[in-house]
Amino acid sequence: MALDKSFKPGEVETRQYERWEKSGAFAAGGQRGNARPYTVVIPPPNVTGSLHIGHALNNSLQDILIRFERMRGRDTLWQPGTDHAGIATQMVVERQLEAQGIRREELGREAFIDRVWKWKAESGGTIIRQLRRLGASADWARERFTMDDGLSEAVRRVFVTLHKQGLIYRDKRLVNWDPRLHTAISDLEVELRETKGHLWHIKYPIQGLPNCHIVVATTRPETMLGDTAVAVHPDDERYKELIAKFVVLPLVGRRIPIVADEHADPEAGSGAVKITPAHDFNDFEVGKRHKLEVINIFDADAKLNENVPEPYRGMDRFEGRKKVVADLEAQGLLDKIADHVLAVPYGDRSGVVIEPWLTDQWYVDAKKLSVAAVEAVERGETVFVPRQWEKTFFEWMRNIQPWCISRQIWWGHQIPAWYGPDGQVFVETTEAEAKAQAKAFYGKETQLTRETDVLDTWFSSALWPFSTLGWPAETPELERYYPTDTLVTSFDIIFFWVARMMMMGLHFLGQVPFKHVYIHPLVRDEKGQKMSKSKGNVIDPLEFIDKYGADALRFTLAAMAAQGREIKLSAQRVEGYRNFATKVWNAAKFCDINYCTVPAQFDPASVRLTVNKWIVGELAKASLAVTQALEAFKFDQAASAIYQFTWGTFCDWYIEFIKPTLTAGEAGARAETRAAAGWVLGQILHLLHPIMPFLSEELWERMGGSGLLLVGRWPDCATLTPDAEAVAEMDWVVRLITNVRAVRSEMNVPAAAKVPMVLRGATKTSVRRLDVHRDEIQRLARVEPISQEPADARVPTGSAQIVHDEAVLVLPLAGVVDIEAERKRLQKELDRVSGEIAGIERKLANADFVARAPEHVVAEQQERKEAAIAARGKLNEALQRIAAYA
RNA sequence: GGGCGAUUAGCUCAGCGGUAGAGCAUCUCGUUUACACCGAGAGGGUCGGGGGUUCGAACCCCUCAUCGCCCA
Repeated sequence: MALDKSFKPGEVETRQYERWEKSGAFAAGGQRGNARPYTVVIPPPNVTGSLHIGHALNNSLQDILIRFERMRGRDTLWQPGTDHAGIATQMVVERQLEAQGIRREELGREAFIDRVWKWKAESGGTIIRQLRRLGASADWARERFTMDDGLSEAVRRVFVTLHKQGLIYRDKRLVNWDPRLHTAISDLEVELRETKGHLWHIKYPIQGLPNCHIVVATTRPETMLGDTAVAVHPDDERYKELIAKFVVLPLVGRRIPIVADEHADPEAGSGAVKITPAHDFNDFEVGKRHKLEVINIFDADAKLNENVPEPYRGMDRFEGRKKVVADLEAQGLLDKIADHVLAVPYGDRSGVVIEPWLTDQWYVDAKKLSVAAVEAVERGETVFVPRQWEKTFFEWMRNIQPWCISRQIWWGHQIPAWYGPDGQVFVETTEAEAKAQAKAFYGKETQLTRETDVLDTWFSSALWPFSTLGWPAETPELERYYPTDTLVTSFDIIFFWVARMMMMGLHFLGQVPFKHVYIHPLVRDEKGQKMSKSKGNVIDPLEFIDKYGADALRFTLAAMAAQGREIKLSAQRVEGYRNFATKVWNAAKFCDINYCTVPAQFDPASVRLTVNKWIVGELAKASLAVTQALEAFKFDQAASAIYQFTWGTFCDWYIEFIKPTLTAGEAGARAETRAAAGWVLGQILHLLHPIMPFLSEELWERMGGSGLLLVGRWPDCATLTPDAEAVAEMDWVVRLITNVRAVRSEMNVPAAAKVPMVLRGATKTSVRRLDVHRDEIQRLARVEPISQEPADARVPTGSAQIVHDEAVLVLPLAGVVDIEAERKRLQKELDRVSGEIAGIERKLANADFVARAPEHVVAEQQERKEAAIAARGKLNEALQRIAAYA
């Protein structure tokens, strides 16, 4: 079957993906029930989301690992699915309702939840469909959703268990409160924006010292209405005498103490800070240390409440700020206003300023759970790649705060807690059990009301590595695929995801959820900026796929996934790898035209021709490199190894070498070469498959490969030892051709012109090599005829001379060569070699070097020196011959 | 302020103790029957500055500078 002129990703992708899905090979288990499992759970994307470039990277890498291990014979499970994204999903549906003029409250909780499910059925999971465009070979039949029945049961079980163990509790603490969405949100959902604001310096009069005041600096003057102290640094000489005295809070009249606390930074502002424990996370801690009163001055809308003086009540916090500042100024208590840049917290969903607010919430005692997670990483049960991220992990785990898991929204797992009339709480997995407990507690049937809060989406995501496998049921899947092998994610998620999965996995299954955590870089735009919708620099991976093909995008992402860097993605780069795909396509087309199809049976060790021995050996090296790179999660090195071998060795040299044999060679040689070329191409397609699955599968099919490459056998080239003699021989040929080409180009010999070449003073080995490879050399170096002569023969006037190992290549170019130019060229070469010799001699003259450097390093220097000296001799001779012409 | 990281060819980045590399870009040449999404060749770097360890440093240590990110 003749190949088309070029690779058409669009058509091929659809067709090959269907073949794969139909084959059933994406599914775990099946015929590989006895093979060693290899498991990856997808970090579940948000159900409202669509594929962005970060997902494309994350999932390309997962797919590369899964395809690699599948080809190595493992029973692979790539567990796909999505999370329910509480707030995001609720907002999507609320907006839909809004368009119809309906508010969620009018609909009621149950009807609203029905609407969300309806939305999910119709438009949820876009991203899952888009992952198929990327070529993702996940086990789609096992797709899970965090709100599924089974996963919801897991959530209830975990919640109740942790509660009974005292690891989940209710507490009144400060949370990030979203005054628009009316819910607590996580740190992850808070976006700090650098904002130009002011630092207001306010005078607080000191009680008992008329005309004396202390100046405090604040970025949020309105919160002074809730101040319950002023703090100064204990070592700050300016304020030492004021410690333990009191100030009278302006506008309010409350008497509040001056306390000594290291939180006050003598360098910042005036060095004295107002303390508002109810509305600032640091102040809350200061308040605890000094047992200060906590006065909440805001309501759920962040409007000033009844705890502030009458004139301010009901005001929005920003109006309140204006009035407070104006009133202070009127009383002469405003010392000064300075410009100040500060980080203001915004809710990433609502876009409003987040208010630290004191509320009753449910918490997980993360501190206790973190201990086992830290130990597991210390023991190496879970290994981070690159390892440096373990520091980040430890750092966070050591400073872990109680995890607020309750959210005041409707969509999500409603907390399985029921309250009695007196506020007594009953936490059980079902309402019936809660009622039974209540009956036992009160001694009679009692009306209970259920907790209305739902759980943070991350709570259910934390269970994902085992809830998706059927836990709490003891399923065969759980037994077989847990712990999973690798979690692939990016560093911004370590805290929120990896840490929580680790804690929950260890607590409930006693084993880490994954053996490796591969942390990949963040994708940025070509200027290195973070991509965001507001900046308008978002790269749509689907556009890249449409334009260049999924394979080109995947190859680019793999090639750029070097450890410890950010990826700056540009279209130019993707285009380059699209060109690589075309190159592979054309190499296959060449093989096809020349009957180099994939042989049914082929023993690479049996080839006789040097060129074939050589390519088999080079392939063995390349496949070892690709394999080792993938085993070490070095995707860039794997991509580079296959690229270099395919383009730089197979296409640039091997194909060129075998052309004469294929068209006019002796029958035996031709047959062997056809088989070898077909076999090597087939192996290239195998090595390429994890990164470029579509192209490789298409070519495998067209080249007559048997079965699907998807489940093909990964090359086991560790068993092949490259033939050293063949390598040396072909290396000699390649260098010879390269040298001749360079000199021709430098001497401006027309590319098409054939020039004679004389191999002068060569050893028998070189002469034999020349005879064997005469055809290739003539064709590729465009030299003809080739002759040889002893070292003392006369060199014709006007020749270019090339030192090639022990021999000299003479190109008699009378009339073409500019003698002066050739003299300069040789002199330049001589200078280079002389410099090299001088350097090596310096080293070898150093007694310490000879005494202390490892023997092989010294020997290597010795060899290099000898080779360089020999070359210098030949260059000198060549120069003398040139001088003789003049 | 604390922590982490980066600084290597014009650009994007590998290399992380023993002869400085790749891709792209640039320049020159080229319709040799796989491929111009191509081929051949070339130019281009005192590896951010300074100090130290070492026989030997882009690589290890210290320090400074600049730029990121995270946490306060």
